[in-house]
Formats: sequence, C-alpha cells, structure tokens
Amino acid sequence: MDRPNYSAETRPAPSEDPAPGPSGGRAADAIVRQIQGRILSGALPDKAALPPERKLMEEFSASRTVIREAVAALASQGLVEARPRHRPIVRRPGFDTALSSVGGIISMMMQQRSGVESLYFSRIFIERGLVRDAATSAGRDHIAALKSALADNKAAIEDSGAFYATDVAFHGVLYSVPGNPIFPALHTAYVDWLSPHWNKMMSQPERNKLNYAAHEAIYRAILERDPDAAEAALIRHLDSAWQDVRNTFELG
Amino acid sequence: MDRPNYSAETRPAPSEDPAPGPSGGRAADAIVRQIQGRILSGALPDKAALPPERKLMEEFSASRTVIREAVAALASQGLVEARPRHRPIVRRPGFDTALSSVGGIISMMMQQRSGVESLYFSRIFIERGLVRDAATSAGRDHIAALKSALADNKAAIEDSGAFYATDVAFHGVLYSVPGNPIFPALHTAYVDWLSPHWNKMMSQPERNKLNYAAHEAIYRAILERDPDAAEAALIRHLDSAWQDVRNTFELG
DNA sequence: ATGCCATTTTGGTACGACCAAATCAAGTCC
DNA sequence: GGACTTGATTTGGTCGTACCAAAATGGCAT
Repeated sequence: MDRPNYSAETRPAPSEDPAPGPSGGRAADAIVRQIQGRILSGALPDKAALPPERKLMEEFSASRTVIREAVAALASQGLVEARPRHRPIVRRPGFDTALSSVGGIISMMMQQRSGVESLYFSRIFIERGLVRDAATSAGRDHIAALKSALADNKAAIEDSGAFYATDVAFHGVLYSVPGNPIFPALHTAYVDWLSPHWNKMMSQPERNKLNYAAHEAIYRAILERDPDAAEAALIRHLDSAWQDVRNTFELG
Repeated sequence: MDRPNYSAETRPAPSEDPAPGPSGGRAADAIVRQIQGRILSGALPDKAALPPERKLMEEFSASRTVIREAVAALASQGLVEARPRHRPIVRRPGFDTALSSVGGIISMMMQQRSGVESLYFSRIFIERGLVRDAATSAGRDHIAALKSALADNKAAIEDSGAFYATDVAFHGVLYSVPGNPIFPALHTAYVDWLSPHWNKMMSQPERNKLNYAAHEAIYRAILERDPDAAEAALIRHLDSAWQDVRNTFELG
C-alpha cells in the first residue's frame, strides 16, 4: 500500500483566508481568490513572475493539479500572462486586460457577418458620443492632439500602411477625451477585433484621401464647437467605410 | 515495467484539423479550437451537454489532464457552463456571454472606487447616447414599452425592492432601442456589476419618488423628440444617483 | 405509475513519473 | 577579465492511475 488512503479531510483548509464564503465547491477557486488578492494588494506586483508551481503547492498545500488549474484560470482571466514554457507574469487588472480577455469569443463571433455589424455599429454609436463631447468640452490639449494626429494622417495619404496607423491614432485621440480609462481600452479592443476585416481592402490611396477629408471635417466641427456637425461628419465617415467593407465582402 | 516509456511522439497529431496553424505549442489549445468549431458549426448545439471527459480523451486521444484543461478554458471563456459536479453545458457565444465572462475581473476592479466611477461614468455616456437616439428615432413600440415600464415604475414606488426591478427595466428599454444585441447585453452587465454597490442604500421611498420623476422627465423628453432635453434629464438623473452612492460610501 | 435504494458514471483531486524547453552554474577560450 | 560554450538543475507540460463523492441510472418494491 504505497498510496495513502486519504479517507476524508481532503481539504485541510488553507491557513490564509479561512472564509468559506460563497464557495460552491471547487478547490482551485480558493487559490485563485487568494492569488487575486495578492495581486490586488500588491504583494504580487505587476510584471512579477508567479512562484513556480511546486512552491505554490507547498504554500497552499494542494496538489499540482489544483495549482495548475488555478493558474490556468488566472491566465484565462487575463490576470497573468502565461506563455508556453515560461513562468506566468502578473498583469495588474485593468479595463484593457478585461477587454482583451474576451478577444477569443469576440473573434469567434466576428466570423458571422452579424457579429461584425453589431460591433461596428456599436463603435459608431460610441464615437458619435465621443465627437459630441469633444465638440462641447475638448480642452486645448485634446484639440492640439487632434490637430497633430490630423497632420500625421495627411502626411501618410500615399502610404496605406502608415495611413491606417494614423487613422487609428486620430480616432484614438477621440477616445482619450473623456479621461475615462475605459475608452482607450475600448478603442484598442475595437481596433484589434475589427481590423482583420479592414485590412483586406483599404489599399487604395483613393479611400485614404476620402478618409482624410472626413477626419478633417470632424476636426473642424469640433473646433467650431458644433456637436451636431461633428456627429454628422463622423456618421458619414464611418458609414461610408462600412459600405466599403460590405462591398469588399460581397455580402449584398 | 508497468509504465510505458513514451520516448517521443508525445503528440500523435489528431486526425481532425491537421492545420498546425499559429499553434505555439499548447496541446489543449488544439482541443479548444476543435470544440469551438463544433459549437460554431452546430455540431454541438446550444444547451447540449459536452461528452464526458473520458469519451473526449478517446476522441482526441489525449490525456484527461489535457481534456480537462481544455474544458476549463472553454468554461472560462464562457462557451460552456461548468457547474461544480455536472456536465458542462454548451452555450452558443453571444455578446452577453462575452460580457459575463469578464465579470470576474470587473468585480475585482469594482473594489476600487475608481473602478466603479469609471464604469458608472461609461454607463452615463452610453445612456446619454441612448436617450438621444430614443428621442430622435424611437418607434411606436419602443415608446409604448417605455410608457409601460414607466407605469410599472410608478406603481412600485412604495416597494423599494420592486422599484429597483422596474427601474432596471425602464433603463433596459432604452438599451433595446438601437436594435443592436450588444446593448441589452451591456445593460445586464452594467446591472450585474454595479448593483452590489447600489443595494446598500436605495431603501428610502424618498429616492424612489425622485427617481420616478426623473424617469418621467426622460420619457416626456423622448415623447417630445427633444434629444437635448432627454440627455439633460438623464444626466441629472444618473448624476444625482451617483452622488447618493458616493455619500453612502463615505468617500467624500 | 411512483418512490426509494443499489449500482454505475462522471467530475474533482491526488500522486508520481517523465520529457523538453529554460534557466543556471561552471568551465573554457579569446 | 569578459564573452561563449556546455553540462546540471529547474520548471512547465503531459501522461497514467487511483480514489472519493456527487450525479445519474436502473431496478425493485409499494
């Protein structure tokens, strides 16, 4: 009998956080919560490597199975970054982290036309509000950033690759106006999720010119503090882009 | 020698989906992708139970470890619902699924007042756009739904529990106006994430009365197709609610 | 048919082993 | 002496087996 017959008391109740809480039953969950706590409390600073699994199993007196399940959960939540053969790296949670952790499902849904459509329309909705706000309350700095981004955009009209980047940057400024960390995160998420469907076209300097003009119109409306005009210009801009994508996709 | 010495060829390359693709190295990932595919293709219909892990390990000729890792990943992505001791249930991916799968991280962030603040302000931002749209383009049906929700809301003024529900429902109608599935999903997400911070107060019929009046103002502005008035009323409504929460939280 | 109990599944966890990539520690060469 | 190569040691990834406890199942009695 070389294997202990652990008849009962399989879970020796870790010393830390003895609260059974709402725990339904999973064992790894407790570990997950504790590690979450350590990340939140700063005991595990951002960018730090998690202790090796063997150490963790000591600390929590749990089997490696459970430890690795916990780590996997953490990873899929985006709280740690787990590259194939490396130690998981702690990533302090932020809205960007949260958003990127849904990337998987979203990409799945992006395979349906309706998914892209819903997402893109939601983007239009957001940016409509954004430009309105910019028109009514953008500060000097935002205006300057917009102006600069616009200049970069103009300079890149001939180079579609660079143009795309400056295009993104211009819209990015809009997302920074509210000063709410959610919006920049949302912006990069939109770009990540939608860009695969854009790159397939968007190679004609023709369009670049059009898009630049649209950006300029938006900028001007913001300068003139005219929310309605800004919103209208943005709608024209994004709607026409949508038409292009739709055509490229030959889904009448 | 009762344990085979698998010297090499640890991964016998599953027959299905032989594309190595961008696979970095994880083994469970392949399984995950295949199951995702089956869900997407309908081979695994919504609400269906996943085959038992032992069957899956046959099918993919992988160890249970890998299988269960894959299932866990699927679960944390929200593609399957894995209750403690039950078979995982397939859930066709939707924006609601995606949103709810980030609930974990978001709740973590909600422990910081800055998190609650960012999230709540983003909600105000969204609803501002929503009421504007409702004012300009709400159809007969939406107006009717709004009216009905408003009536329910009024009838529940005395019962704080019921009032909260009708409050949520009223705002919910707003989220249904664009006809974009993202918004209803977003609404329930907001409610889920924010409500824990609301329940602590919101027990005074005093506030209920105020809130009902605000809802009525919004409704009226929408009826009169006045986006600016609707937006203003909404801002007053949500801002005052925010003040209450802040006070309740004694974070002066 | 209905309800209860014994049996079989099935998920949750544990333990130990082993491979391969990474990391670390010497030792070597310029 | 410092940069480079090499061998030993970690450490993550997988596999296999075993066992428990909760579910699901099937059969029997009422």
